[in-house]
Amino acid sequence: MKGLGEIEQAVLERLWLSGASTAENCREALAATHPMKDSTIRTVLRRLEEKGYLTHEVRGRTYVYRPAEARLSVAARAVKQLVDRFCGGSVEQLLAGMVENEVLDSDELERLARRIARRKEQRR
Amino acid sequence: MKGLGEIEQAVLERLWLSGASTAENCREALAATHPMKDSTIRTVLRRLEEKGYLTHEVRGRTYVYRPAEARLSVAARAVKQLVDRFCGGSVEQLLAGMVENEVLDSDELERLARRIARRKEQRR
DNA sequence: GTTGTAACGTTACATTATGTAACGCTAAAT
DNA sequence: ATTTAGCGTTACATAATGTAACGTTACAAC
Repeated sequence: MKGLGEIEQAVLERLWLSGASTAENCREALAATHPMKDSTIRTVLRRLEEKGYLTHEVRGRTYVYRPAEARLSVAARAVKQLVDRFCGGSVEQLLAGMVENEVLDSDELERLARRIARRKEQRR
Repeated sequence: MKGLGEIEQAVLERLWLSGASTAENCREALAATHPMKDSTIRTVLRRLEEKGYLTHEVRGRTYVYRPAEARLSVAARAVKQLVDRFCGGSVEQLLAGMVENEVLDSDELERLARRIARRKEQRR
């Protein structure tokens, strides 16, 4: 999936936070940083739905939007794309690059890896 | 930095592979998959340079382009953006998400982390 | 049942990014 | 003097994105 614009990004994030919102609800929440007319937020929501990021259910006569996919799931997919494009498909290269460029400390990485692995084991 | 188009991507990757190329050189290399006129590849190269992805040096009367930044460095920066936008700045969340969504196996992650850490130690 | 209004879609327009390329200029080679 | 390689300028088409005016429909209140 393609990249999102700034507003789209903001709306999606808002939905991830609140879990579900009506159009008007979104509009108010973003009014401080991104003032929009009623029809604007609607268009954005509809487009996000077309792109597969949102779903809506009808309640009464209003639409309630919610994320179609979890935040981390979208992130994971995006990273995969990065890995394929820039790292020849090798996650190791990416991680190494992150350490190299000081986005991540190598000790920290080890610690995280262990914690994640353990957490996974315990879940049985 | 923003996202790149398909052609831009291809050109940049080509440069990462060959290290350095003239415009004509690029054009020929990509001819199979992306046939372009002479002036097209030039425009793409110039734009990539404007965006900071490339540099050029003048040799004789021809420009030799080369990547301004290493492949993995760009990747690392991109991941950082992802982490900030989708994971509240937490790399751990991203990694966990990758495991959760089966982009990466947790055992594999641990192995990679160790290898990277070791490799770093040895380099002294 | 007429009027107001909340909630939605349709349509439209401006801006920007991207791909594509014709042209024209300049210096080197013939 | 003529050609040509190599480059920038300019231009145009398409798509994505932000923005919003309008029109429509159904319910609510009078």
